[in-house]
Amino acid sequence: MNTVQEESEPRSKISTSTKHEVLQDRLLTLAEHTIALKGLPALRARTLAEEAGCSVGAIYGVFADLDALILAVNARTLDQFTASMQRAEDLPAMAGAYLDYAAANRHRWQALFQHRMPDGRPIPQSYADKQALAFSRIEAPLATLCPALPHPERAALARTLFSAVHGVVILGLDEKVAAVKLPDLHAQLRLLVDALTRGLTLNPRRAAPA
Amino acid sequence: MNTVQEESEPRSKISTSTKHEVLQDRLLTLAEHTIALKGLPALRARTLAEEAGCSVGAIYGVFADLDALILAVNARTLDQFTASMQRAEDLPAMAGAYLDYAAANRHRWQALFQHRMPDGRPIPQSYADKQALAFSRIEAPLATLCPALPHPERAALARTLFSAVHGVVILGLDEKVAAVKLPDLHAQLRLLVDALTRGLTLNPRRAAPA
DNA sequence: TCTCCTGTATGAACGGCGTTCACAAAGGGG
DNA sequence: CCCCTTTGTGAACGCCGTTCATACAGGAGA
Repeated sequence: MNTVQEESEPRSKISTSTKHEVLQDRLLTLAEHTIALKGLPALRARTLAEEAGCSVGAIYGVFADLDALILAVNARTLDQFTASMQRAEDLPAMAGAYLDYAAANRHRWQALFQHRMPDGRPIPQSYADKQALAFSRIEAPLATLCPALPHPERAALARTLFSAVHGVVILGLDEKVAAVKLPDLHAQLRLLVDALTRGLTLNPRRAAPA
Repeated sequence: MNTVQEESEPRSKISTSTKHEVLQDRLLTLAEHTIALKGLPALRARTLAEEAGCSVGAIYGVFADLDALILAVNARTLDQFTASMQRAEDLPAMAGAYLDYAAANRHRWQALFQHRMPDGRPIPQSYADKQALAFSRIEAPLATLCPALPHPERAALARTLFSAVHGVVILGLDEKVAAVKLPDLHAQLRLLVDALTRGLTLNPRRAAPA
């Protein structure tokens, strides 16, 4: 059972620290793979240890518990997700990019929302920051849409638009509610964003008569 | 450990069937209570059996497994939810009613979306029917909004609007993403629905230049 | 080189979960 | 009154995440 195939720098004192990081990275990558392939519920401590060629206990020398590992995977997913939205600059493109990422990485993306903290433990700050970053990316196109809107209300509106698109994507991809074909979902998102754009351009503040 | 307090009709052959149904109803009600109070993850077979004053095995004489029980609770929730949306007739009122129900019955409502079928077992038809009924309620106000839209496209749009509102509610109530105050959520929903209404009234089919 | 000695890896063990099943109890029909 | 079917029981099973006494490895000092 030789677990470690190669050690880059066995000499010097940092080798222990390096072994630590090597195992950490390996566990992260394997967990990422499992979640991407079979979904978050398929992640098991024993299976992961066997895949990594280490003991179950070794996992807990690197991560506090499986939740910490899942959070680390989700953080990577958030990074990857934000990066894949980088190209989109207007709202329709962003909605399309959101859907495309979610559809292409269904399990990884679902894991972001499936996972709950045990008890009522708060999420780490770095994770919350990544989430806020994803939200804030929508504020830019909103600024050109409604230049008159002050910042806090624009941030709230950005979160609302994000949430609306999120709803269409999460229910559309969820086969429990109603699995919809990907092109149809794109069309529906387009419809939604276009209507919203038109409605917001007309008058950002209330205008409906009844 | 006398579990049954009273038996309405102990005589005649239907008494066994009645005992069956009495236990079934009691388990359902207790499970409902637990989910409403502590959330879906707090539902445990042993705890439920103790509360119901029966053995763990008795549960499996009434329900195939805990998933069947959860599905039964969720079906009741769907009924209750649809009933509470009955009064709302236009889109803003419906969105508000949706938010109000979800906020007032957070755990029950979250259970509708938290629960996943094990393996890839399909959901029962009756459950899918109840879901479709919830969707179809939005089609009526849509008909007055876009009378020109043919039926299949109107149904798709109804699902999209439902999903958009759902997204705002589920992310707004989720403290993991961003807990928002209830009045602010109502205001945001109002903003969203008003903008959508205006945008759809203008031109249901695409009109945006760029 | 031999000997500590310290810090880490190990995997059997623990408590808890959903689910099952050999067995006991009960209740109507001959 | 007895039998036989039908139902209820709870210890046991397998799997889960997590822990901890123990074995081990590997550098420092003699």
